[in-house]
Amino acid sequence: MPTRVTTLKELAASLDLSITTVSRALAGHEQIALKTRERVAQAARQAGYVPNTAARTLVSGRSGFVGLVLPVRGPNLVDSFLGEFVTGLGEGLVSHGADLILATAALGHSELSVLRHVVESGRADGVVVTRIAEVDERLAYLRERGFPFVAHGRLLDSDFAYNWLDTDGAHAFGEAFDMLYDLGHRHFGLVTISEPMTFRHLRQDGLAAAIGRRGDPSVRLDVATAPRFDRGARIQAINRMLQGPDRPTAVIALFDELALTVMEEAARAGLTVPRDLSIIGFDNVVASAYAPPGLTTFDASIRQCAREIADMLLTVIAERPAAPLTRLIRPTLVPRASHGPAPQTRS
Amino acid sequence: MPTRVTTLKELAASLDLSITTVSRALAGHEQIALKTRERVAQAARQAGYVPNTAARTLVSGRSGFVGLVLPVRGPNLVDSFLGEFVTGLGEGLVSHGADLILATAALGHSELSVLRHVVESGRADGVVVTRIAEVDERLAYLRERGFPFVAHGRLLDSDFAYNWLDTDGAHAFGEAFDMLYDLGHRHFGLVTISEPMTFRHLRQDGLAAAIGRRGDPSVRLDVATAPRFDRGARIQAINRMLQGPDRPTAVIALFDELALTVMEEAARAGLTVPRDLSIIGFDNVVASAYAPPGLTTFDASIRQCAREIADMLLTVIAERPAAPLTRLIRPTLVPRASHGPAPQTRS
DNA sequence: GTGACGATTTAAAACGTTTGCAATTTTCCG
DNA sequence: CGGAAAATTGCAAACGTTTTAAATCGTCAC
Repeated sequence: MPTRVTTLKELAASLDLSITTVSRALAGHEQIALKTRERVAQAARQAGYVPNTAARTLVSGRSGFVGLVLPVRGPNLVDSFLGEFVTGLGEGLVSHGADLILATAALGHSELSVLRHVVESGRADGVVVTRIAEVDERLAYLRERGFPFVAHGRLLDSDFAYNWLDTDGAHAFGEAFDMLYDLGHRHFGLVTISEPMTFRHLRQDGLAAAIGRRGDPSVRLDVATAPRFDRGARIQAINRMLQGPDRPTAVIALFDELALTVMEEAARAGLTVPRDLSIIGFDNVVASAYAPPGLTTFDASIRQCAREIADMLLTVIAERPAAPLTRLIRPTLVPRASHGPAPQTRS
Repeated sequence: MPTRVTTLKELAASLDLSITTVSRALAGHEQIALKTRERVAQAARQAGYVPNTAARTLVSGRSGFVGLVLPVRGPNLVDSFLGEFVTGLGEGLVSHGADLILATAALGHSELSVLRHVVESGRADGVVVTRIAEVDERLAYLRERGFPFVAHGRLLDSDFAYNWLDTDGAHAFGEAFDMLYDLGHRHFGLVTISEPMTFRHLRQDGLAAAIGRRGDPSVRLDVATAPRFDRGARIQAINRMLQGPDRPTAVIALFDELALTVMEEAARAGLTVPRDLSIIGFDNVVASAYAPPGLTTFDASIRQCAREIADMLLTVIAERPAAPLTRLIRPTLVPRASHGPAPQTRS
């Protein structure tokens, strides 16, 4: 291995050039003679010179980093969301030479305070914000500060313009309804959460809109709601819905984790899926393929979305476009074996 | 929101103090009058002052970052390893005020080159290295450079001393064998991969050692090997092993992903688990709980391990201990329904 | 009132890079 | 060969912080 050269000064000395010239040569400035540029590039390569990030950041104001504040999560994460998301971000960033900073919110510190720290310490040129809440103080802060960001998810408040990418949950839920309706289902169940997340509303509204479009008064919709992380309450709510002869013949869950619980509880209640009950989820987590009989769901291709978010953010950082960048991704149906024709009416 | 003060100079001016004094006051130096320290702290807080990371890094040589080079992964990640790992790292780092840098290797760039870049650009004070290969150039590089790191996994070559944390796969595989042996199994199958990863050897050796300890010549072991990411070859190898009347009655898989494939293929071949075939995995991925009848496996508690790795690394960075830090974590058996007594002999 | 000592505070250098502007060298033309 | 223009290179400041060494202030004993 060649001797390491750590600074521009050393490299310049070894080439008998000024620091300025070497810096410019490496940056590829036209004003430096081509011959010199090549000589410098060659020397830098074989000396293993790597510019110091801190110094570069300090003077240029650009860190080459994109920040992500880790969403605070419960003890058991049952999905690979985070892994796929950071993988996708990484893939999107690397082609532009950027890297990712992951900041964690300590117990007792709000996510916002961590975000503020990341932004104001100059660690990052832009940030990605996930899991948008109905009233999201992070977005308000970022907008006020004029700091580049892209959100994964939308606000309901549409006159707050900003850059976002979202999966079209409303469309997916409409699609799910239409498919089930065409299979003869008329009595539906929706399993949802009580937290004020925007995607909840968007998906529910999509479902409601699809129901409305049919204009069929015989369609019924029961709703079961439970807090996101309270498994006990969730199971209770689901059982209440599944109980009795007048239960839905098809259940749509806000996301797979809920759908999988429905499948478990249905099995426990002696119901056969999909003969007695159709179930459709959203997210396409890995377990949904393994849980019998295989959960029909929608794939949101997190990794691909994350890659696009990275691209969008880099564009925002570089070009500061006047109009916000927005992108709505249509999730694709993954038909497996948890849905089927409505059972014969019991009347 | 109060007006933002961005630099120490501004803060100093507003307090009518020198930059030096303010810097020292914020750092809590004893030599600054207590009254002044309090006054400065108060002003900094309400002005929302956040020190610039780049400037601090440049002069102090410490970035407050820990680096992780994202392992290059196939298109379909079926586990939540990465998510749990970065979550754990984040949790471990945040209590010491450190953050995580995720660097991705671009197509065509080796993981080593990315690592070198992270190290030599001064972005990070230390790095975490995962998925140790039998001959791992990353470890050789880091050692030669004397750069702080902790590896998640061991080398086989024991006279290469360094800091590591590993899950005791050898012990787990011994435990699995003992349990199955006591259930009457004598004919075993091992499903493994062909890549030169150290954990493969450690687990296989643990199994072999446990077999040796029994000293029972009637014990047989078949081995099926396939490349890590070649699903077709894997299925072929597994079917070859499961085929014919003289097949193993118990299969131990190197990790859950393989075990889940064994379960699928067993079902396809008309075998009932665990009546006809016992299966044990390793990792406790989420899907293993959902795949019928429930995979017996070992939980390596990735998140907890990652947290400890973070702690170790911060210790290494701060104290540069002479002797390497090492830590062997014993995975816990998660007994589910994929193992049982050996079937009656077919002879 | 003076000198000295401890308690506080400050000036200035340094970290490694980028960049505006000036200096130097080369090239070209008459 | 002289001079101006063009091409190339270099000087020095700046980014915001930490830190060494030195300056200032107040206090106290004599």
